[in-house]
Amino acid sequence: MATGKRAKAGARRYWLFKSEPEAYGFEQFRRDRRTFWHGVRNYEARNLLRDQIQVGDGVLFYHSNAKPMAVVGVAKVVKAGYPDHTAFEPTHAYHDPDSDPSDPTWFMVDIECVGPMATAVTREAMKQEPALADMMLLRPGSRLSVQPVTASEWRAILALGGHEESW
DNA sequence: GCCAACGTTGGC
DNA sequence: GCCAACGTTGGC
Repeated sequence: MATGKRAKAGARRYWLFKSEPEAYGFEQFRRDRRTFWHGVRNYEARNLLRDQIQVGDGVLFYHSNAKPMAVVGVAKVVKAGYPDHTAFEPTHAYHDPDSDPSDPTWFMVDIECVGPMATAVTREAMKQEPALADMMLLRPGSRLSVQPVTASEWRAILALGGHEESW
């Protein structure tokens, strides 16, 4: 990995994590307060989890395949990339026999719940917002389950959701 | 439920 | 190493 270092050390960055509410919804996350974001089995997302996402970064929690599809809450990264141990567990749904514990293929981060949006920011609302016109989430065919969000997109979504940044 | 987009797999 | 087949994602 030649490009593993983050561009600007120290600057807080922003991300969007997708989850299907039936698999793991924001309400469950609120109850858990903190979770390890395991089960990502895509190399591009893996690279972000392993190399880019740092403690203190902001995370938008997005419900995909949902009614409505929306950014429903905010989280923060509390532990940077480390091996996704669920890949090593033969009985686990996310088991990957090709991931070697001494040279793990898959990584995860820990996030902590900051709070829900006062109003969920629906995909429809995002599509109406000029500041989000270039957002990766809204691009056709975009499937990445962990994706970068720019600072201006972050601010626009928090404003739409009525969420005061508080940490 | 459909299907386009995309990533992965495997035969050659 | 190409590329067709296949499986998955996820919006519509």
